Amino acid sequence: MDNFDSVNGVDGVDKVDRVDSADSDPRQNHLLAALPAQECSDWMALLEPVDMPLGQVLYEPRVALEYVYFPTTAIVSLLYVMENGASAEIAMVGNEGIVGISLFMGGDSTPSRAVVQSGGKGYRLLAQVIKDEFNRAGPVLQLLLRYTQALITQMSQIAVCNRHHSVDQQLCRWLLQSLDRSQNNELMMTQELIANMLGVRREGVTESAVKLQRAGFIRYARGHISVLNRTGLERRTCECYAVVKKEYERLLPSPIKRA
Amino acid sequence: MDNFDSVNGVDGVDKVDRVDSADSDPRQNHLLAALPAQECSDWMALLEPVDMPLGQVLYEPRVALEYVYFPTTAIVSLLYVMENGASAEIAMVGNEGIVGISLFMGGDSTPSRAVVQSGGKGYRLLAQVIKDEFNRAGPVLQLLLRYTQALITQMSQIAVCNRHHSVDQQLCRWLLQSLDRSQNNELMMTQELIANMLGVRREGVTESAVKLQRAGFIRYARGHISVLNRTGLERRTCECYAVVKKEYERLLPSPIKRA
DNA sequence: CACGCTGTGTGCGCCAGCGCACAAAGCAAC
DNA sequence: GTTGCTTTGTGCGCTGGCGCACACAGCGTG
Repeated sequence: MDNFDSVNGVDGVDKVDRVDSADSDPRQNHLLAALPAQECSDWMALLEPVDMPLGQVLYEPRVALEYVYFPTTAIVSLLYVMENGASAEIAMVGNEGIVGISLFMGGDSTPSRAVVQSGGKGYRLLAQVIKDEFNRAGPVLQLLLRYTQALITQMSQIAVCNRHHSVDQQLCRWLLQSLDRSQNNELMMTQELIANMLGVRREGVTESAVKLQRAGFIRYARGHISVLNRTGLERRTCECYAVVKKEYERLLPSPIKRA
Repeated sequence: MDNFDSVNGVDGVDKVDRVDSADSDPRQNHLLAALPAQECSDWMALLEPVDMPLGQVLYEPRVALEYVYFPTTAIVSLLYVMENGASAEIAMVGNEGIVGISLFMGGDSTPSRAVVQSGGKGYRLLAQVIKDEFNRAGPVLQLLLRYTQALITQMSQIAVCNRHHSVDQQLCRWLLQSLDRSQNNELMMTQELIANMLGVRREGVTESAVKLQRAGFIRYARGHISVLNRTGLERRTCECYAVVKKEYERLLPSPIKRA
């Protein structure tokens, strides 16, 4: 943790003592530094300097955040921990950013976890202050932002899935996600195309598809796929599918209620 | 559970032919359907129904968008195409969403590409209309949103990297990204921890680390890593590192120029 | 109807990364 | 110094996915 003392490395002018004695400068965080003058001074009073020791958990999956964090010398990992305990980093946040974007994106929580990966210092701000930013936006933007948070979950989960799950599982996930966006149980889609999407070999998709067809879950021919047993696919896919789906349902106004 | 869609719900009432003959209903897109009444009617006049045939490219990497798209029956893939031509899907968008979020996130473009994966219909809206939404937001939220778009790029690229790149390359990327967020050339970090972040075996990290040490790029011992040759790491990592870095620089106010 | 193109099936050698097991090398604490 | 724990090094067999090569099956077109 000699990260702390090295704070002087940032400006190289200061004495170590000053940094330790006085509070470190919030402007070491680039977002805070970039704040327009007025909000800047509004927030400065509310910012609370905090120690962020290695391993500290800033937020847990699906738990509403109490604070947002602006790291200065600390580094935070957003990571997704799977049911079996395996994990994968979704993103890394240091003094260039903020931890807790779900607050101003309108979701309040995420399926991932934030852990301090490298101990250091930072500032935190009560959740409500940031939520106010979201609330100041118009209803249209709010809707779009909630959608964007759902999209972020989808991207994150694809990252996890790419790391840990088999082509078999990913094919099922992909079919289900396509099906959710389709009007019927038919997909016009060649295996070559699917392979490009998944980023795997066409032959790999063929092998998995053969299994699914033999199991009676799908039937296909020359670019046309019929899903016969959706539940079968759901049982065979990884957790990623459900995680994303739930998050879409949570964040977006009940799928159509329209008159 | 069935599709996000509504079309089931809609079909229950409507005739299929009507959808074909008359213009399809913009409200088949859930975001459009969820718009608050006023904006809804504002936009309706501006929405332009479009065919979205299989393979159509809605936007190219790093090119500013002209329209946002609201698919109704079409399905769009956001995908990243690597230098060597290999690709990976970053996210899928159907009638639950919108294609072109970078417009209201403030970035205007992304490093990825949007391609119609399943032909169908949708609506499009001139970029400016959506950009206005972004502009209506306060400067603080605008800053946060631009940051969020950078974060999205990071997440996307991790997904790509997880799919296509070796542990060697990923370790280099991870070290560089950590270094960028660190105050000096030292990282307090065990190989076990790094393995958890990357989602790989600890032994795999050891093997890669040994190579890097032998090459003289890093030196380490018991949870302490010194980077001796940054350029070496940069040469050995994959394109992902640079893509993300450039995007952060593009989207966020000049990284630390502060006094 | 033969031709050609696109899409699917299959086999084979190869290798990166996995899981496991164990050894050795710091560091800490008594 | 001895003991104990954490961190790093290394070997080994296994397997999923890759790259390549080729066979075959629909379907469209001339």
